[in-house]
Amino acid sequence: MPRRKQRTEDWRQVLRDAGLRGTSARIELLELLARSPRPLTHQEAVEGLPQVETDRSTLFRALQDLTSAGLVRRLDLGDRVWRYERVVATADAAGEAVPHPHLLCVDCGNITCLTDDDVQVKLPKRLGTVEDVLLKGHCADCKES
Amino acid sequence: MPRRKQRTEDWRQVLRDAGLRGTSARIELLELLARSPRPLTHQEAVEGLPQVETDRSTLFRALQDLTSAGLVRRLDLGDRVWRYERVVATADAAGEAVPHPHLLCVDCGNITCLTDDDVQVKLPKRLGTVEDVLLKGHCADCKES
DNA sequence: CTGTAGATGCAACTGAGTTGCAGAAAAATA
DNA sequence: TATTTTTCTGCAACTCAGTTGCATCTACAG
Repeated sequence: MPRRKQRTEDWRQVLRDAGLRGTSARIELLELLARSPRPLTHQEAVEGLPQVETDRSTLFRALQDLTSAGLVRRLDLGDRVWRYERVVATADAAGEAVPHPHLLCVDCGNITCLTDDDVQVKLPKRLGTVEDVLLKGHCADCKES
Repeated sequence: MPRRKQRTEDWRQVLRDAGLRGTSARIELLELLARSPRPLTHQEAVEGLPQVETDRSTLFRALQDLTSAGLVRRLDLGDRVWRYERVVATADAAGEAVPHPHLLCVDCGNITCLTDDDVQVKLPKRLGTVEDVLLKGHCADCKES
């Protein structure tokens, strides 16, 4: 575990590599998201960053910026609140984290990330083409109950 | 096709059977939803009922009431707006008795109702079970452009 | 060290949806 | 039909997530 200062510099570099300036709001936010085991809402991010005094709109914009820079992913899980999760760099050659299907558990609210191998969706072309898949149901932990 | 007056009385009866009073706002709303080939938002319902002068909140409440009475189904299609579609009691040919997959067009925002025959979703049981399917993509009208 | 593109704070705004309350209108009843 | 009871509606004010315009500030390239 690197020293605090060092971590900060690491995140700053991540931001800079993504073409964004390394401001404290973004650094703290990015670290919070990377630390979190689940996607966070804007509100949760505010609460998770008591040490950072930023305006609401700044944090909204930071989340937008991180999203369009590809550092985090924005999820709409059907409860009318955006959630953001750190995009974990995959072993993908291009280094791009590709969108994948999600399963939203209607019991516990957890999200299960799925692969295209897990879910096979077929839609006749005449009806349209599919970009993203959201399943609602019972996750592995809840399905037996 | 029954006369206008007759239709109104039919809908009034449907409402009464569901334990709701047959007010003009609800009758017109229910008929609009029954006529619509796709789920409607509150806003779309307002626009679809220019002849009905109701307060916004009344229509919101009417949609709530119809939903809790089981006459319509409320859908969250992930674009932060509730949509409502008529629930037909009998599994009629044209009716939409059971929940079914929907395709949300990311271009035009339109909703396409799908059947279980249109969409085949397979998810390994170890990952969970599926209750509802929401696809995001390009609808038939938008996909070529 | 400086100029500037980009980031921030502030305040005002949007848009969906909710709520409290008084008055109005269905339905029930007499 | 008239009266009472119950439910619904209109209004206005509110919440909550998110956005926007603009003046100011700052990270960082040169």
